[in-house]
Amino acid sequence: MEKASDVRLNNSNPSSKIYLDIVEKLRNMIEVDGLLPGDKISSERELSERLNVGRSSVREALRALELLGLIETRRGEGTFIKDFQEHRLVELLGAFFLQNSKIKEDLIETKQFIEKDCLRIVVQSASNDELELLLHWAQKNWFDDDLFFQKIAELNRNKLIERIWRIVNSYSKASFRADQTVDHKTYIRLIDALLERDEQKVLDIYCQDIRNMSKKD
Amino acid sequence: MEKASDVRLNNSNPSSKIYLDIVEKLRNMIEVDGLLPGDKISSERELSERLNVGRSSVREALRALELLGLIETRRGEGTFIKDFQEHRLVELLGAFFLQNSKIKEDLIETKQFIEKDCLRIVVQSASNDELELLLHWAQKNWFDDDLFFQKIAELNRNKLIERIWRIVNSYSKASFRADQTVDHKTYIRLIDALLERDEQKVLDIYCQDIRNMSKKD
DNA sequence: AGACTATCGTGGTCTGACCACTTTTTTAGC
DNA sequence: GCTAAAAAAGTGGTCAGACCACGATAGTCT
Repeated sequence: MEKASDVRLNNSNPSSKIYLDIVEKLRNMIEVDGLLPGDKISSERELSERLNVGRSSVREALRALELLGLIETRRGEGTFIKDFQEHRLVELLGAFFLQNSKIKEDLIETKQFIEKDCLRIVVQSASNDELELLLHWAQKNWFDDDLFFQKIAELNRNKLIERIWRIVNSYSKASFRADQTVDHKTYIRLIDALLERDEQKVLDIYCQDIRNMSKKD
Repeated sequence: MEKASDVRLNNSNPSSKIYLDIVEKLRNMIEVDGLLPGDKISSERELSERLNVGRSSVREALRALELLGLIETRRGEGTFIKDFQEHRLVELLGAFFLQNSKIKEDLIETKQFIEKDCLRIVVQSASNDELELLLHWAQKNWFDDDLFFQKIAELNRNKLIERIWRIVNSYSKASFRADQTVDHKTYIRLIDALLERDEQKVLDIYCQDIRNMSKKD
């Protein structure tokens, strides 16, 4: 039964799909070698040789990662690790699975929950200086709802939640343009409430005045 | 049989890659032909022929979409549209966005915020039957903290937040020691509070009795 | 030294050939 | 006629090799 020719890459997974193994292998390489955005990774032919797989299998893995926005390929130059800040995959996925209204609902709800969490963190741990800087910025600059909550998410010192917000937010933007305009004064009031460290007031303004939620939400 | 979507690729943009055109083309085909999850799409060889491209290019596009969780391939059978509810965006991004960051201390906090959000959703929208089922399960079966909150996350109707919890939780488990043991009675009290629809009581039990948070958190 | 050119390395694509597996069709036996 | 075994066809999985287009480099000519 066993074939002695199964030398392949240390295929511990019974995934039976080479390209998935290569994806995992690449992820490991990036992590182990500490590769950073901008760094060049091995060429397709070299990977093919080192992993004992066909070049087409390597390409399938690379193309998948490229579509995800995790790597970038430049003809004649090579393949590079990308800073996955502006993944184009958002529009892609959006175009595919956004007809589904249930997902839309989940997206909206999740975004709002994350935003409330960010507000709770900010109200508890942001410094007065940071908040007053935000206040001045809001008073002197133009901004929309998206930009405002981006600032909130950045103010939050939990970088993980900030990233989750960014992801959820980008998918929200890709799926619908529904951000009703809210008076800038309302956002100012929100910042005031943050400065007062009044969590309940902050959340009330967010839910009722900015997101127009029903009482239950 | 000619389909409305049977149009050849017009690769007018020389810089664009064939496989990206094919991804776009597939998206159109799915939309125009009204294909739903579970439906079978054309075989790789047929797509290759209809679009006048090599089969390897078709495969690069399909493999990318497969990694995104948008399609599913079964050897010997064909390629099928997958239920978009099961998109893997969170898993995929999660697997990568945690790699280089030193955000372990954010993990616990994020996990707790997500769990609190789940509890809020459950307390507001879970049915009495669901909660009593959970109560019976908790009274009759062994469980640990991890399993308990997995149940909570599943009870939550928002599948996106459930997925986020799973990711954060799996990374938490990989990074930290097991949770301190908490008396099962405490979890029962939590379920009771859920049944009473007392959100504040639920969160208090969670924060103080289960997570031993300081008042500020 | 500067500009030009040949070469090499890279990704991009196509083709054809197998393999493994599933489905369909054909055939053999009753 | 029916059923079950066998053969064929269809499909994804993989590989090897061949080009092409492009970028970088080294070497050459002026």
